[in-house]
Amino acid sequence: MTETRFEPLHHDPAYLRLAGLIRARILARQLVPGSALPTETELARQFEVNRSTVREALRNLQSSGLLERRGGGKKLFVSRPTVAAVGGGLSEALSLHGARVVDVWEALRAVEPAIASAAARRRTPEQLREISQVADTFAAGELPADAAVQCVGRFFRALGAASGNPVFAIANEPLVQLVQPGLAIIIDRLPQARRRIAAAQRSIVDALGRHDPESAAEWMRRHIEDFRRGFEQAGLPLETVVGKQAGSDPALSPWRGPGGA
Amino acid sequence: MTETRFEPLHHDPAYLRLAGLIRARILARQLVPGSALPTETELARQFEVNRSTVREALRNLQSSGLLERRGGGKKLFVSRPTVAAVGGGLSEALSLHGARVVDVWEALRAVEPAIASAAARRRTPEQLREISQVADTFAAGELPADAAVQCVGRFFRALGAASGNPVFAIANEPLVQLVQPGLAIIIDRLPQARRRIAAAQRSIVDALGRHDPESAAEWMRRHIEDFRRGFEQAGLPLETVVGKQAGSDPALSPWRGPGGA
DNA sequence: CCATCATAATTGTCGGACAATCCGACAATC
DNA sequence: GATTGTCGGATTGTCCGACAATTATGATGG
Repeated sequence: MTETRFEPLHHDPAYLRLAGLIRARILARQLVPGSALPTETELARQFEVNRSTVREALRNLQSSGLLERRGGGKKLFVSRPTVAAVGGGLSEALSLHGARVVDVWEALRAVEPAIASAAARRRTPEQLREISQVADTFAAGELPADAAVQCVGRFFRALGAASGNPVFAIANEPLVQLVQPGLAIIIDRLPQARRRIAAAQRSIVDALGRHDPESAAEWMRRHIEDFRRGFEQAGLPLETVVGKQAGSDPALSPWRGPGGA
Repeated sequence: MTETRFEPLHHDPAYLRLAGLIRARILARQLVPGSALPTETELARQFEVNRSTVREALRNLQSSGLLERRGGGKKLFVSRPTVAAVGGGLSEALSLHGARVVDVWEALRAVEPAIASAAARRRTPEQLREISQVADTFAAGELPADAAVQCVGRFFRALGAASGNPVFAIANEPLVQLVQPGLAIIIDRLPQARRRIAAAQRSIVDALGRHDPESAAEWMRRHIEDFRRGFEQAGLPLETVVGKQAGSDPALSPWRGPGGA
């Protein structure tokens, strides 16, 4: 009675298999980041496919960040995906999944104190100096709102790097990217926001300086809680979906309207 | 005297600009997930580029998970990146960045309790049943090591879904993926591991059932701590770099040796 | 040894081509 | 009426060949 189920047989097209092969080589460390890939023609010759097919495979790996072109050159180099690139992809995905400000905030609350704690334990003097300098730049205060937001982003990123944990550094990135638009609104609308942020950053930097994980985590916790209050006071509904929801940007190109003839 | 310096003015190649345009359309919700893309020929006509160029752009978006081909069909559909796909990319990136078991563990310790807490607050009865069922399957115990690890993965994933927070659900994924190989070793080498995991899962499920966030978080914390002990007792150095470090897999294809003729 | 320049190699883009196969419609069959 | 067989058009995957623009490479001269 139970009909035998067949799985739909799928042959991946050549460009996908090819991309898979090269990807496997990279992940297996047989192709190390920094080394240059053979030319397209050479790859086509070795794998016995057309250059067009090779190119489609390369585009695949390129957008995964596993290949990159260095400084206007022609050669493709094997590379590890940039934190910013991976984070960007994650941000897109989260935005499309309808992540709301409150969701991002909840994640921040879980992750950032842990990052601060780890950073307090493992930061190098150099990293401390970098973080401290970013905080000072922000505290100086004369930055336009836009730059101020960037500055806060740099603060968090520097903290992520100082945590000495690549997982934190990468997880950090999309959160920072996604919280920035909201932050811009806060800084724009709430006069006291800058002061409060500066104070929090100072406390965190102090804790880092003393190698005091608990204190760093605690201040960070308060800092994140403060964000929430900021959102509320700025009248930004926490249910807003993150990401740039462009309200019609008709200047780009074709597709006059949906379903145009 | 000071010759005016011109910046090098690098046009991005057409396939990148095209990919960017379409990507922007998707992120701006002008192309909604689920709708089909025009045919390659049509796109080529509208954007006034060659079909090959269109294809390279499509490959780019495809590997970002913004486009997908549905069930053996030919048409490309706009889609939101799968949690698994995004997580996979993240896992690759982390592996290439030299993330170690201890790094993943540290991240787990930060986020999983928060996920459990959120899940305890917001899980639906259905989600509870799903999680509970997975836990039961594991507790039944007769699974081979491989399947047992998969089962633990499903437990964490279900928890991430139940958290009602897409950010958690996605952040969860790479951690689960990366911890699984280590987990396999633990389950394989430590006889008591299965019992301890089953007990922890039961406690967590109970807390979820009672809508008790604190308890859920607390049990999860212990569960994660237990992982660490497991790693140590199983003799798996916490400094091991995560990811599959294939020890030479020379069966794949060309590239006889590094620097071949 | 280093700067300069001509030349070869490589990428980006184009045009066209063709087999495989997917899709929708229609006809035939039970 | 529902399933199955058939057919033509549309679309993708892959190939080939070509060419301009730019980059890498090697020769040349200081």
